[in-house]
Amino acid sequence: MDPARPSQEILRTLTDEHVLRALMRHRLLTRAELSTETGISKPTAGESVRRLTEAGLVVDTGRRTPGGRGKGRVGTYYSLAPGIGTALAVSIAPEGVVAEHIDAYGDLIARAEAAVGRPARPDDVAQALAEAVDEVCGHGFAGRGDGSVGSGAGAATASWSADHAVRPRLAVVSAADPVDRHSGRLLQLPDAPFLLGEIDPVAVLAGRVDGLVHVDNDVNWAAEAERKADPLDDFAYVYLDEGLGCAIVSDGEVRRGHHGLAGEVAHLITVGPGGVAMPLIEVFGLLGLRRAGGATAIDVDLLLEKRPPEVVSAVGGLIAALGTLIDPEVIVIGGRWGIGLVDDIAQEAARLPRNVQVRAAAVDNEPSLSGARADALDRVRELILSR
Amino acid sequence: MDPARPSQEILRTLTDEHVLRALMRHRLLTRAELSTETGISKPTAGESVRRLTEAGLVVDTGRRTPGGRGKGRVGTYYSLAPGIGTALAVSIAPEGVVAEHIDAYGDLIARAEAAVGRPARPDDVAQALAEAVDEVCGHGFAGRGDGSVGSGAGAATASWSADHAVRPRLAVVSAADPVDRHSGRLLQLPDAPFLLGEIDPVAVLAGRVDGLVHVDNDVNWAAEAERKADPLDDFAYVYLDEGLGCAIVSDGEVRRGHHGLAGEVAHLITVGPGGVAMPLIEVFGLLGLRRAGGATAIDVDLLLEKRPPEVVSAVGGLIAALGTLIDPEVIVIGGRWGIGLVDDIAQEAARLPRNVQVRAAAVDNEPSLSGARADALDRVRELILSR
DNA sequence: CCCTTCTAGGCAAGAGCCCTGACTAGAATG
DNA sequence: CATTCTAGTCAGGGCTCTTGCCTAGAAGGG
Repeated sequence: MDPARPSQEILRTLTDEHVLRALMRHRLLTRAELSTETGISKPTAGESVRRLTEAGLVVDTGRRTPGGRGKGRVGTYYSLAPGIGTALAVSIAPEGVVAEHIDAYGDLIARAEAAVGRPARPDDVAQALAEAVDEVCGHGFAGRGDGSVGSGAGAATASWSADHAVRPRLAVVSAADPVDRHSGRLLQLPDAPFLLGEIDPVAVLAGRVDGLVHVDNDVNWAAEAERKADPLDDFAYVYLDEGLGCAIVSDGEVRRGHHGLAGEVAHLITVGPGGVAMPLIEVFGLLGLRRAGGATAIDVDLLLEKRPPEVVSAVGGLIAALGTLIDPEVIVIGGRWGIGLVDDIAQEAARLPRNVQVRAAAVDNEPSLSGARADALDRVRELILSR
Repeated sequence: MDPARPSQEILRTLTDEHVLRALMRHRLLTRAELSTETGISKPTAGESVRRLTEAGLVVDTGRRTPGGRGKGRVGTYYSLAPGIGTALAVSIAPEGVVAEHIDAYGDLIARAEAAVGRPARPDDVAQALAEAVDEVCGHGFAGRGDGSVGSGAGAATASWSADHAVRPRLAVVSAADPVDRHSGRLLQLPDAPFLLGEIDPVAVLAGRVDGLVHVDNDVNWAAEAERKADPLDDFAYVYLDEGLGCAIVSDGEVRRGHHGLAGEVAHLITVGPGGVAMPLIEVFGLLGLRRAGGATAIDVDLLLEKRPPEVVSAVGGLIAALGTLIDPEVIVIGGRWGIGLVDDIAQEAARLPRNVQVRAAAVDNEPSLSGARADALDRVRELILSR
């Protein structure tokens, strides 16, 4: 039975959801405003507020002079209850760990960064992760808690400053390595650079978060962020940096594949030097562009200095494969050397039998973390609405 | 506002949907059975039946002795009204056109086939399409109309045999060429075999169908059929016949890409003879496996006779690309020479750095038409429920 | 042949949710 | 202090669903 059985409870739930959603958008509303905002009648909206207040999801804040509204009785303003739920957005990369703690409005409660030595050792990474998250949840530090923007919400958010720890209701983690879709663990793929090592973010965070921990590859989150900036339904995000990554968005959603390894393009067959068919990652080895030592990461500085045409045509093979298999509206290029070579790549793409548009990524400020943050916000809100 | 505003109408609509859905599943039900089947109380179910009967969506059939149920009062059986809506499923291939007319139960009302000469000329194809559809809609022929299976539904379906034409509420078309997602037109891609030519199924069917005409590539429909047989969420369906095709299923849906050309793999870069990188379709040209004449179709018989290893490794490149970009749970192989070489292909796939499972398609009886039919059924039902 | 038994369907009563319209509360304005 | 205007509540009514009981109507047993 797909849709739920009809019952009056459904209507009540729907009403409450509308009210909560309106409060998420506008932070502070009177019953009357709620009524016009949601299209629900005044008595019904009022009743819903009563229910939600009783359940502890909504609180009566101070009242407010109606400002420019002139005469009339003053309304009481309601907002989401302070303890209604927060979420964690975390980015794990070779450069370090960033953790952000956000509330149901998407406001930043706290942010912490923890550096990691190069090359990143898995244990160090896991420890940095734990530290950043602990700091951001108010352990050790008294939470600053005044990160909320917007005016008038003071009364509601003041109690965030309480100096005891807050447990987020979920965490969304971005990791700069392939992620197993089911376990959330980081995976070493054959021949691919393994930047962070075998760490298990779910295990680290399970004790620090009340609900689920969602882990995914950083490029997938970057694509999510890109989609917020430019809401295309079908595109590919090619990330060219120390590692090679690619996110695929079809019909408006990031598609992760069965194991979560969609877009792990290291050994896609492409055109190598001399027109020989070979896996993409081997091109960099052949051209001497991989970093020395055990790490198999690409040497970005060297690559940007030499700008070898062989690299561009190898990427052209990837673009062609994406064009034929995915049929994206555009292909977005990100990553340090990707952005550096984006014009050459676009030129190469224009020569393909099926023309594919190529452009640089629009989001350049912490794209992965932005995507994870947006997802974390969606998920807490969903969690709040669903009960 | 994502969910609808709460209102009593929602509940009533929900109830009616439940009742209709139950009747779609069981064809013949009494009010009492409807009540237990849907979980809705007897008076409410009865009221819904009254509404739906009045609206002409449900009819009172004869009654029936309760068979083995022994004593008790006899109930009156209800079913969907005969004229509630039908759908067309059509397959257009170089071998000919097949049209099927189905009702809301998924039963076949009529089926017609129309041959097309080889090579297929676009005008002939369009005419065959028109003829098959007209026949199946009861024009010219008096509809046989007795295709319905199941017992006891006689009274309800008898009026199908009326010999005047019935207009389907929608059509779903499978075409053996790339299809533009927005216009539904068949597209000639550079270097790819163009089997049917520039025909426009939407234009041909628009006057013969009351609602929308949905056109898609035959391989996508075959994948849909495969999914009904083995409901995997992530797989790829590689079709190797006169033309090369590929369908991509991610998160339980066929993904078509921006223009509808996802999986048109003719010029994916792969390993050609001598290890040279080249577009997939060129491999066949180089090996002399394309048919003579204007048509650039692959000569399947010749290929099956020679079974060149170069073809197998070229397909291996495709498998590798799918594995890396899509990350399917399995790759399903269909098409005449695909099935013929499936073991060789599986062996080749096992040698890839990321092991991908390969198997032959499970559905081998008109896979594209099956997929289109299933979709047509889903869509009429949706149409019926949504009002 | 009549009475019992059993099930389909309908009726009545009641509860819950939402709406409209009118009323009360309370503040600013002149 | 009277007016004006808006927030919030109250009363009434309509609709939908549910439970429980009753009637209709057929089969089976004495």
